[in-house]
This record gives sequence, C-alpha cells and structure tokens, in this order.
Amino acid sequence: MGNVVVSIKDIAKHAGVSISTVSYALNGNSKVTEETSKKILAVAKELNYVPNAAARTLKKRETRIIGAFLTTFEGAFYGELLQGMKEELNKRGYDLVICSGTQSHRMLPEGMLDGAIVLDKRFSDEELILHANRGHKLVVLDRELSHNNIVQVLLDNKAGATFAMEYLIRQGHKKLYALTGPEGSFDSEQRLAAARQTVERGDPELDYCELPGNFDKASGTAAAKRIASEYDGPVGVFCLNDEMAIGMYHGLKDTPYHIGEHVHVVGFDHIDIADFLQPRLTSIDYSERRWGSVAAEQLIRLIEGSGAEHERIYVSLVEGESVGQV
Amino acid sequence: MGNVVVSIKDIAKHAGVSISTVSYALNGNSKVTEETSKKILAVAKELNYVPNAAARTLKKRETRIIGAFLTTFEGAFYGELLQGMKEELNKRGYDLVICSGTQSHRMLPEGMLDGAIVLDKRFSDEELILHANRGHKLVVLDRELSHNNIVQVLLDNKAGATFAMEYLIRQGHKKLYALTGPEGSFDSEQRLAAARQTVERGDPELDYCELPGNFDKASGTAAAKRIASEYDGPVGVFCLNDEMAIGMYHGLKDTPYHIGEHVHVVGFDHIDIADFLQPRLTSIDYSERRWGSVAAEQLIRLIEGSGAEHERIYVSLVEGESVGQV
DNA sequence: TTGTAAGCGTTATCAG
DNA sequence: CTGATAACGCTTACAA
Repeated sequence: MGNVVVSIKDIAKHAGVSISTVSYALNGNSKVTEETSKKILAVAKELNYVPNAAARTLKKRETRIIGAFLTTFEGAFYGELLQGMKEELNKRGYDLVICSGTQSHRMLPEGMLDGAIVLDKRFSDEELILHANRGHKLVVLDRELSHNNIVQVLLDNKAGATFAMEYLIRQGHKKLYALTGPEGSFDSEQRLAAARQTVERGDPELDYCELPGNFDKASGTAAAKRIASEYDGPVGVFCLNDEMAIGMYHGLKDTPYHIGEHVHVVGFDHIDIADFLQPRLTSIDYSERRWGSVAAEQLIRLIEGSGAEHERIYVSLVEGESVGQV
Repeated sequence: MGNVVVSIKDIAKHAGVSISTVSYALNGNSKVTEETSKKILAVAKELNYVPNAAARTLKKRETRIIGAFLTTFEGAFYGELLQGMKEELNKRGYDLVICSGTQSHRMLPEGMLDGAIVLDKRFSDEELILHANRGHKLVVLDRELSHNNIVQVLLDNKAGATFAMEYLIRQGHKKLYALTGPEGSFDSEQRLAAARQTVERGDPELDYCELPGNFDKASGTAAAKRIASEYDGPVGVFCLNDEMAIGMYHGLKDTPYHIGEHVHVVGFDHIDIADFLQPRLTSIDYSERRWGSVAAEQLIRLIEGSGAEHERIYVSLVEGESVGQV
C-alpha cells in the first residue's frame, strides 16, 4: 500500500538537488544538465511520482481541461458530437470532460475548466454572460448570445426545415403537418419558424397544421394516432426530429395507413437508425462530428486569443422512401 | 470586464476582518458572530466571490468529483447508466464527470477525482491496480479484479445468456447460432461462455454455431446474409447485443426469410428501440439506471469507508415477437 | 469571537 | 547551470 504522496520535494531529497531543479527537469527546461536531468527523471520514475493537479492549477491558472455541458446523458444523440469535440481537443493538448446538471456548473467559475461548450438550456443566458464577464471562454450550441468571450456554433436549422418543407411541397403534398419539439427548445423554435415561413411563402392553398411534440418517440406515436384519426387523403409530415419520426412509424402500425404511401414523413438529424427503418426515413442530415470539432476549435481559438468567430453547421436532405409523390 | 479574481483576501479587506474569519464565515463555522458573518457574506456576494477549486483541493485533498471512464461516447447505450450514477452521486454531495480516452486517465492519479467508475478496457488491470495501490478508490463494471480499493458491480451476463439460449431451445429450436461481440470484450466472453454451456448441457442433437460479430449493426447485417445463404430450416439466433439484432433485421429484408418465422432472434440489453422494431425484439433486460446507481453507491461507500461490497445486476428475458415456436 | 501564521505542491523570479 | 524563496488561495491549529 504505497498510500504515500510523493512530491517534487521528495524527489529533490532523494536526488540531492533542490526542488526548483526538479521542477525544471520535470518540465524539460533546457537549463538543467542532461546528466542531472536524467538522474532526476530516474528518481521520479522510481518513486512513482505523479504531479499534483491542484497545485499546478493554483499556480498556472489553467487546467487544460474543457467541459461540455449537456442537459442529459440520455438519448442516442450526442455520441458523435462529443467524439468530434474530444478528437479536436486532444489534438490541441486539451482534455474533455462531460458534465450534466446544474450542480456541475460550479466547475467553470471555480477554475476547474479552461472553457466550456454549452448545449443545455438550464444554463440561463444571464448565467453564461456572468461567466463570460469573469473572463471565462464559452462556446454555445443552443442559442444566440453576443459577447467577447462567447462564440456561437449553430446548426443551420432554418435551412434544414426549409429543405424539409420544400421537399414535401415539391412532391405534391397539400396537406402538411409539422410535429414540434418541446417549448423553449432553440432547435424546435428555429425549425418551426422556418417551416411556417416556407408554407406562408408557398401556394396559398396549402393546408398546414402544427402538432405539439416533445422530441421523444412517445409524442411521435401520439401524433400518428391523431393524424390517422383525421385522415382523409395523403399528408406530408415534417417531424422536427427523427426520434419522433420513429414513434410515428410505430403509431401507424395498427392503422390502415402506411408511411410513404398515405403518410409521408421527413425527419431531422438523420440518426443512424433512420436507414434501418422500413421504409428508410427521409431526413435532414449534418455531421455531428464536424459540429463538435468546429465547436472545439473555436473554443481553443478563443482561449488562445487567435481570433475565434461564429460558425454555422450546414445541413442537407437525405432521401429515403418515407416520402412519395402524390 | 470584471476579469478580476476575487479571493477571500479581497473580502477580508473590504469587510475589515482577517482572512480566517472570512473562511470561517464562508464555511458556516459557528465561531463567527452572526453579525460579522452577515457582513462577510454580503461583501462576498457583492464582490461576486467564487471559491477557487484548486486551492481548496490542494488543502483539503478532496474534490468531491467522481469520474466515469467510458471507451467511447458513441452509441445509445450508456445514457441511463450515467443518469443513474449522477443521481445517486448528487444525492450524496458528489458531482460526476464523464471521461473518455487514455489521455484523461491522468485525472485520477493527479488528484482531480475522488474516485472513478471504470467501463473501459483500455484501462489495463495493471494500471487500475497501480492506482488502487496509491489509495484511489475504484468501481469496475467490466472485469473481475480483487483489491481492497476496488469493488466490482457486474451485470449478470451468465444468467442473461442462459435465459436467452434456454428460451430458444424451449421454443423447439435445434439449429442455433450465437452472434458474438468483439474479441476481448468482457460482456461478450461471459455471454458466449454461458451460451456454450447451455448448449452443452442440453440435447446432444442441438446444432450450434458461432458467428463472429462486433456489437455493431453492420456485423448483424453481415451475419444475416450468412445465415440466409446457408438456410435450410428454422434457426434460432442469440445476438449478444441488440444493436446486432437490429442489423440482422435489416440484413434479412432482401431475403425470403422473416424474423420470428424463419429466423428467430433474441437480443441482449433491451434497448428502447427494441420495442419499436417490427416484430418486437425479444431481449435480455436489466435496469441500466440501477446499474449506475449501485455502482455510484458502492464507490461512495468505498470512499467514505462504510463497507462496500461486490454487487451483481440481475437480468430477465422480455418477450417480443421475434421468436416463434418451431 | 477574531487574528496570526503555517503549509498544501507547484512554478517562476532572482541570485549565486 | 543550480538553489533559495516568494507566491497561488485556502484551511486550520493555535494565540490573543
């Protein structure tokens, strides 16, 4: 049980040098002789020395750790996004940790993180600005916020929703539904606004109706029931995310109506299961991984003062067989 | 921009008291007069004081942060598990951060974490034991490891795999496949061993064949092709996880064979999409959330010295329609 | 009840 | 090239 904490002081003692020499050697400072350095490194290894993060941070005022703040760990959604962040950060010598819940917010002001990437509406705008005012560097993925220490990296929701609705209209659909996300969701609001705008700018005969959803499968299933109950001809449905589209597939099973034949569905996110559905789901696609890596890159630019700027993540429509012509 | 770091020293100055009095007041120590305490708190609030984590940690040698180490952020799998950990930890006054990648391993020995929950084979047993020897507290979810500072919280893979195979056999299947996970996966090895044992102990006429898989959808699709190509009567397939079962559904689409009719499938994990497949997937179920909360609880017991012990997470078989009688 | 001061493990500034 | 030494911000005996 080596429950002993060895510090540079111990190394200094064993190697017969001063602690500052040890510090220099450990940090590869060229002031130290090759010889002394070798000896010190050897002693360090022998004693199983590990630097103390708290002490280093206290002195250097940096941790080289970035936090990503998510609303919840649940859902298939964020895997690629986080992977993209992590790879980019590691490349630049930073580590990533994922945090969730308002308790963990303290980590930023307390100096445990050099910066944060925020995708969590439970961070209020005011709180974020407070942190930014204190000098903390932030990237936001879920809101627009203007501040010297904050950069936005946002999904092009407007383009995506427009593509989706235009596609349904181009396929000849006159009766259109939009299945929304939860109240207060930035993505939902942006997508919905663009969907509405597309309808308003289109043929005035279009019959457009919004159904309240929640970005989960259950609300997709519920919407399917509703659509089936009032069915009187082919309809186009824009589900504001794929999760709800999956629920809709499920909800139509016990009805006489089929996806791509009676009910024509476009989703958003192009999650990987979309291509495994029968029929394959038409959806709005973008690179989650790229979203993450761009966010990470901008955050580091902000931290290192090398000119960060707002970015937009582009989207495209991927055709499946869930929409047919009418 | 208030890029100023206010410390207890600043508060002391503004309040006209000493720094230790500030520290006592901030920590609710009853030595301080109600009156001085009020004043100090007021000044702290006014100056927007936030404690410095590094300094506190350096002194107290604890962070009250637990790390969960995952192999990858990708995949739908870990959401509930992490949620379970988080809730349990928060309840006990700890925070959770999620780490991935070998770079982040340093956080444990460097003292940024009070303990770790490990589900990542890139932590070698040797490394874990090294940390444990240094006095760090660990919970492992993916291996058996005996040490005073390590407790295991393991899924009952053996029971699950046995249930799955026995179920297929009970439904009258004689031709059986097992679709494995990747080499070196603890779950895969345990499930496979139990599957084999069940066959060996069963009717000697059973025809049992193992197909190499990877725990991803693609390997399920590949296995489906293989099974279809050699099909000569109903078969039972135990997919060692649900992800591969989804791939198998997909791979059978362009063949004359149907799930639950020709190819009878049992999965493992009972992921939420399983009930949305057509036909619903029969799978081995367990509570991820419970797994997480039990792991968290045992870790805290270990840290606080209140008697931690190894735990097993029980599983059960949930029937869908992906297996029929033969 | 409040203040003084030592020390946690590092880094970094100066002298030697 | 190497060694004292003073911070970093906080906690906590111990003194007053």
